[in-house]
Amino acid sequence: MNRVRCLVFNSALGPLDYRVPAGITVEPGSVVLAPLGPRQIIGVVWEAERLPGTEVPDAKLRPLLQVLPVPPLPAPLRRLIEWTADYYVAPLAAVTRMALSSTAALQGGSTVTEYRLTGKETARLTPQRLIALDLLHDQQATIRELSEIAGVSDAVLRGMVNAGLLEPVVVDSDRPYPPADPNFAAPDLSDLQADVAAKFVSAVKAHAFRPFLLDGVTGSGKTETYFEAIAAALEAGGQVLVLLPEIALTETFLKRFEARFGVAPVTWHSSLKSSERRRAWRAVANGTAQVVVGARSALFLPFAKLGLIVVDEAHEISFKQDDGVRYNARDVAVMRAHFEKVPVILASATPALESLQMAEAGRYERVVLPARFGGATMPDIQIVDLRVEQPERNHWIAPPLVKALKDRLDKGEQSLLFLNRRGYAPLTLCRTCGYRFQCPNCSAWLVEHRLSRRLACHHCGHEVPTPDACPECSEPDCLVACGPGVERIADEVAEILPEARVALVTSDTLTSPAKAAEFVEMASNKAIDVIVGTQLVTKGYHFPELTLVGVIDADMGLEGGDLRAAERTYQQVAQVAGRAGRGEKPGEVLIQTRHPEAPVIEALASGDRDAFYAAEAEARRDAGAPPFGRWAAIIVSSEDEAEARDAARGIGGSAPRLDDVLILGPAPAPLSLLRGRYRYRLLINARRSTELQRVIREWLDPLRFPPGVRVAVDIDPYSFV
DNA sequence: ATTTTGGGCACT
DNA sequence: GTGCCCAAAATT
Repeated sequence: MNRVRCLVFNSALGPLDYRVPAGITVEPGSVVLAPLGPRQIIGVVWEAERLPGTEVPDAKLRPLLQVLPVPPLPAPLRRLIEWTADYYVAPLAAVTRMALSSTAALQGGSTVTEYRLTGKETARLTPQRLIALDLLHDQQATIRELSEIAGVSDAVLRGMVNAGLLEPVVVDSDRPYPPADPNFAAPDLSDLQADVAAKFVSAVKAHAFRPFLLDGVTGSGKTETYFEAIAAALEAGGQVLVLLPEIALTETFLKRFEARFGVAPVTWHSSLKSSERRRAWRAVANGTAQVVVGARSALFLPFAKLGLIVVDEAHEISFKQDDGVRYNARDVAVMRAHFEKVPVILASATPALESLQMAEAGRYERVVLPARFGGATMPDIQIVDLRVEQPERNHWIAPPLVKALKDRLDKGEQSLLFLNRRGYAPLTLCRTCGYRFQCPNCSAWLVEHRLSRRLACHHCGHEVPTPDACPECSEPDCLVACGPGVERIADEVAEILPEARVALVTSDTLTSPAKAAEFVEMASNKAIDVIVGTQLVTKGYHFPELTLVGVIDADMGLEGGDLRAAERTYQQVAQVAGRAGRGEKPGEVLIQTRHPEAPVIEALASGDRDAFYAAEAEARRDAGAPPFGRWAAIIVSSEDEAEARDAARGIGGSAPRLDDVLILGPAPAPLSLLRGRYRYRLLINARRSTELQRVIREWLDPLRFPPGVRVAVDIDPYSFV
């Protein structure tokens, strides 16, 4: 009998065997519909092993129902899925689900009926029909679109269909994407850029696994060099995947891409509509989507003939997914390149220590772009000691920064103030009774958003209108805002510089690509004097008249005990500093801090990147932290506090005793209540040589938990929250 | 995950 | 014996 093994979309189930009925042919990777009990379930034919002794007799097998009309998942993608599940201790089914990320695509395409002129003009030609005949030459579109083009009503066109002047054509409703032209606009590269680009191009032509770390300061022209690699991949007929850390960044990227290749790339991110998602997914699978720009979820798309992967801003922590399958897209991208046998370029001005370490170990090839493109110089960096230069009460901009802002405004130059905190104030309390607004679902304060007049939780989305009176003591007008957010800084700028035009740039204000484009337009046209922004403004934008960058609070990221805190502060400040002086005028950066003596601040002040990385490497080595040691977390959560605690204690109680593995906890997780779930955490620290995943799997596999308890493993955790 | 099953228990 | 609830087992 013809039997086949399938991964079914159910994380609790292992691979199941099915009979392949006559009339159906499958191969590894085929996406199938299979019966499961009284239900139907989607599965993928897989060359999976079964535990010995669990073989199922032929008689028990049920037949597959159908093969879904999509190409089989290619072998390199299947190997990637297996690797990801194995490395991140995640169920195979959950990872496979990420590859089949468009349910609509699995049903196959839908069709639309388009119409075109038949060429016959036998029927009566009314004036309206003559207009249509004239304007619709070589057009093929739906009635609605044709009526738009010709400027006649759809009734006229339907009449023409009946009269035999127009004929229907059934086409796939997922239109093909217009082809990119690798030679659309020849780049103007510096000698340095050309050398780097040549390396990439030869790697692409060789079609072999070759990981690059493209290490270049902001403004050194990294994008132009990897665009040449993309061009080479296109010429070789291969597809390209470009990963960007945030969708908010894509707008500028799309423009640059279009200028170089003549068309926009295909985009992939979580907020695509289901029809857009289907169109993109199918085009990726059939090879017609040439270049896909996407967020981390694009990593598992079923490329038919991948030729190159680029991870831009590869150091960004948003490449780490922190729910569901907890993977790091930067690392998985390298593995995908490995399985696909293609080059991968990790581009960053401030690489992660892990990436630099890989380069030092010879695993990645480091290519450096040291100079700023077009001769722009690096900005002058100054430290503002907040203990000496104190801002006024309830203000956060210290005198030197105030002076610098005034100076730029007088000169007609732009300034940027960076504070990585959305909203007006991170905490609101009652001055009468001391009541603090807290999220009911999370252990976090509610952040006041004055623009939307709401108090919001940044973890779960809980929102309430800002009340007038204290909910505890009913005292009116007693609520005070504590601490700054970008909205408050923008108010402060308006107070210091009443005549300045201030733009607030956060994910709350740039809610759509159109708004992002509008902001870029205004800033480029000097319609903005001061930009106040979060994370969002630290990269991607290039404003020649921007000559001053102020970092409101460089210490913010250092609190909280995250092992990568110093590195992240360094990266954020270096990235935002890189916005200054990208034109002909030199830039100046003022960094406000209460800890000027902290190594990371000193490194920023001196611009000595190597010294910072060396010190950071030393600190990590001492702490047994990556890349020298390994960490993992086990997060136990439940809506019931006691249930979560008991389950976590159960895990702690059955912890293996190994010489080189240190197990901490369980303890309440830093956000001990998140989205209505109580969370406990165990941390595991081990030497790099330890088979950490095997230890964890053997530890957790025999354990059983009550239904409401979730146990998640986080390998190489980023957020220690 | 979802559905089926079966055991324990109250009620008749 | 029947109905009901809940836990455990099975799903190929």
